[in-house]
Amino acid sequence: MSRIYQLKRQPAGAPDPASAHASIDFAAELNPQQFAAVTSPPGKALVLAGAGSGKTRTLTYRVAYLLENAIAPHNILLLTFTNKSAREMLERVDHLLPGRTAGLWSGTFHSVCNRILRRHAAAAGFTSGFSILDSDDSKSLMSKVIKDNAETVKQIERATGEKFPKAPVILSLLSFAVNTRTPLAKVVRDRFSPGHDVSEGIRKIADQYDQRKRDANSADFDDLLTRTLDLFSSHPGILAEYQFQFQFILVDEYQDTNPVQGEIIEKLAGTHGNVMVVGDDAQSIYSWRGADFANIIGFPERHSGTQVFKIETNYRSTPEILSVANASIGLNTRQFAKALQPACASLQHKPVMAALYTPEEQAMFVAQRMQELHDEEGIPWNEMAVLYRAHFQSMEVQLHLTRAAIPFVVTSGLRFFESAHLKDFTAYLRLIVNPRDDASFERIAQMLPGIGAGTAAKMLASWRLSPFASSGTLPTSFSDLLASIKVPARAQADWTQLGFTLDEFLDGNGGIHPPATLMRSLWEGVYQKHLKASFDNASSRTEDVLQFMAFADRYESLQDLLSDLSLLSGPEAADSAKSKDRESVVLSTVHQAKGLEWKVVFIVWLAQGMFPNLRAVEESGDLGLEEERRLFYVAVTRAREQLHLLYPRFWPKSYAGDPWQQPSQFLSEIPSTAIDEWRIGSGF
DNA sequence: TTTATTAAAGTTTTT
DNA sequence: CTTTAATAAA
Repeated sequence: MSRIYQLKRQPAGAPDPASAHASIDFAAELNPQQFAAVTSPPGKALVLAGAGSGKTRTLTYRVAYLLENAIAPHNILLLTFTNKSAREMLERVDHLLPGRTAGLWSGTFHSVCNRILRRHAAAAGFTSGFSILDSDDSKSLMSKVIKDNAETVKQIERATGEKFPKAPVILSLLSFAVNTRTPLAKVVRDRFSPGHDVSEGIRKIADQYDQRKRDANSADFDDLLTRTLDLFSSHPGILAEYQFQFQFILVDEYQDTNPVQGEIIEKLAGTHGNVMVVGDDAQSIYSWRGADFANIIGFPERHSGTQVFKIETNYRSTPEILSVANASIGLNTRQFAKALQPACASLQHKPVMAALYTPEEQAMFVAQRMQELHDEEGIPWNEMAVLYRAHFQSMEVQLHLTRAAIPFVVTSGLRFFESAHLKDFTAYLRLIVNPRDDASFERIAQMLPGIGAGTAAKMLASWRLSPFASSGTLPTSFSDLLASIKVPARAQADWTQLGFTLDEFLDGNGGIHPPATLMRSLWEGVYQKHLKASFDNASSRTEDVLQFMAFADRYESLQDLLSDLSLLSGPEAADSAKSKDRESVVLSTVHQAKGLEWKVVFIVWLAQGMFPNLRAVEESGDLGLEEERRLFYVAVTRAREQLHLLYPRFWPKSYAGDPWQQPSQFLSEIPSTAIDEWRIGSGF
């Protein structure tokens, strides 16, 4: 039985905000509402911060305030929505208090859980090199399980007369059930098939999927959270360790946390209850991922003694932009009443609304207008953004910006390393760290000529018997290990070569070389050849791999590199991997634009059915519509000075249904006095 | 195992 | 209409 011995520490109780030794003048640098939140005494606190009200500022000053009051950095846990925002916040704290943030834990729920699981891997039922499955990996594993259960599937299809759901559908049902802590059967009934009960079949497949993840020493995104919770329940001593360590917990974007994440906070704060959650119910846009903004609304009821702080001055947008935002969000029925006050002066122009003829013309409008704003008003490219509901809506804009030679970056749907070639390349690395990673082994095998799924599975069977795969001890020679696995004659030469390349990984002291060295061996020994042989656009892919290798240079641990690859989201990874020094216009989904701001914003495709998205509304009715409206609210409040609301009247590519587009109801809901309507003449 | 042919489905957001 | 998935043949 382990025992936690509590050191007597300085009471963290309400320190004097005006204490003489403080080097930051909190009262002068914050408005009274922010100041109250920043200097609040320990305990439960809910900070309701409207869009552009200095939410990040409040949080960073709160961290600085804790540090100023002798709280050690390692006693603070800062949970954020993206790793990028965690990094930015720490940079800002570091600016206030140079060199004082070392040892502070911060990041997304997923990355913090990952960190905990790696430290206590054995207790959590892993080895510390466990692999993280991204959505592609999960999907292919799930497809395999479904294939294994072909009989059951056929039976169910016969009984119900309907198609059995495919892997992505099952995964999303499963994920929703897990994240909301709802029984799978109920989720299946509510969200998939009201007519027939297929939940038993899905349950069976889900269980096998879970087992195969465990066999492969792998975790999907949801596992990172749930298995951390499992670890906490099965090992109270470990939980106590972290409860003791994290004396102060701060949570950003609380409106988008789901029940599992809520449980993690609750567990960690169990003994001391020093939790400050910050969020805005009007910006809750992740309900499809299990987030429920009832969480934020009900926080005070769930935790007696919660202090509530409201921060309602908007420092970002002009009054004209704000009045559009307020008019729209005001139509939602489920929300906290709030009054967002503009602090910025009017610039005497209203947001612009324009109907263009086609998506092409919409894109031309964006490009032309951007060029004008850049040339005539001197607005730099990186102060302009195009926002849209779905990635495909950026296609025409990309085309016309390219044509106009306007530099831009797209926050694509794909993570940087989710492209096939980078996944191929990392499969070798993953297998070294986690020899039980079946998917990586099969991927490697199938890159060899003449080897498909069947042969790969046979090879996997003998791989599993090797001491490396079963015990995890590095072999003294990879070439010997590979030689013991039979391959078809066609693949023999490449297989032998791979063995030699892997031998170069070993540093001769029972360990492996740093990631950068491994990757160079791999690239020169194996992958360069494969890439040239199997992709027609090999040169741009080569570019990616080289960029990736440069990115990996800064890592000393292969494991850390691989974790970061899985957990850093698209734009963050791209930021670090690609050069971002060039000044560019940003193209982004509204979701990914959360927390960002620009001087000039264009929202495109504001057509009924597109934004609000038809499916979102069909799926969850009024609730869905209100979430779409919150999304629109987020989009509008990204703009500081100029806002353009656009939609195409006619969509020639619409193959089903009516190509004529109606303006989004979000446009009709705005009082006409609040906007300038531009009528577009085409210059042809 | 790979490639060719045909049929079907697709139009959301992401750690 | 375009892209992807399933199926058949080489």
